Amino acid sequence: MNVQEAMDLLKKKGYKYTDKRQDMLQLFSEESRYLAAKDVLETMQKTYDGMSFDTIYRNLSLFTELGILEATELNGEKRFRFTCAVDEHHHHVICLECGKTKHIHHCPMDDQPVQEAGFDVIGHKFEIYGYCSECRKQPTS
Amino acid sequence: MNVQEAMDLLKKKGYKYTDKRQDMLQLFSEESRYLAAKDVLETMQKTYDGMSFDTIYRNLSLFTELGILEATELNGEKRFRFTCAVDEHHHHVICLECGKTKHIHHCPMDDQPVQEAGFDVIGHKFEIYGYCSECRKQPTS
DNA sequence: TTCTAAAATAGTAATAATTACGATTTAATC
DNA sequence: GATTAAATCGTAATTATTACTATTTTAGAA
Repeated sequence: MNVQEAMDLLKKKGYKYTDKRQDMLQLFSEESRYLAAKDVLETMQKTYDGMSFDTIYRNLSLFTELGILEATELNGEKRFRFTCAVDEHHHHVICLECGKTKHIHHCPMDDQPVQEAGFDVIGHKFEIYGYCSECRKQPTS
Repeated sequence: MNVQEAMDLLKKKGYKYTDKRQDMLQLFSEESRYLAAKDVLETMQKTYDGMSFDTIYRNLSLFTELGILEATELNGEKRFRFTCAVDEHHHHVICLECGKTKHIHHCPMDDQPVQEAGFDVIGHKFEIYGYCSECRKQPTS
């Protein structure tokens, strides 16, 4: 996924082209890290003074629906990143400070064939947390 | 961990014995599932009319600090369960409806020795989500 | 171009989960 | 029973998120 592909997808689905959307996508495309809504808002407001956070949230959720962004949840807040084009299915090592990620190319579900008796399995999460070299510090808790 | 051990631990640490704490612990000990604060509040208020949710939250976080409860986050809300006494380290299959769990006795971190270059790893999460036999239904999304 | 309809946005209000705080009550120890 | 620290109540504040209405803008047609 890149900005152009994402804008094309929006167009194809009948959504409109706006500078704000392009800028939001640009922001995500420039870094491989999970951003919180407030990070996006902060950056966007430098360009668009008075930009509404309704717009941010609405677009974040639209992009996620369309598969342009992927979401996770850290410390009670949702975070988003550009959908990785790396491979079919993978997981992430995530920096708890800045949201930066590295890929984990192996999925534990492959080892662990899930015949979890009595459970209809619909999803899973495997995430490794830590601090990247730039944010290296001790956890606050 | 059981209710008695938990109460003993509280006493040892200088915290006080209260019926409400014992009842909260009892509630958790009776089921192996993740409960949200509001679930606990709801149940507790049947016994203690007008019980403050401040008390619920304060105790949930105290119990978690002391290792009596373990916490996770589902759909943006924290959920808690009695710390499993099953084995040293394991993960869960979790019912998204009722929070019921099954153990996964194998940890993916064992296969995946983490020499994640440039990351100080401090934790990880591996959870499988689904619906248990009683709650079986399709996801709403 | 100008016109029109649907979609996007701003600004603000509402919601939901959680945390904080002063006043009162209670448990534990003397 | 008296004392003191801890627990609780009742309520207010906070934080992230979602919802709503009036206005503006985009895309496409005339």
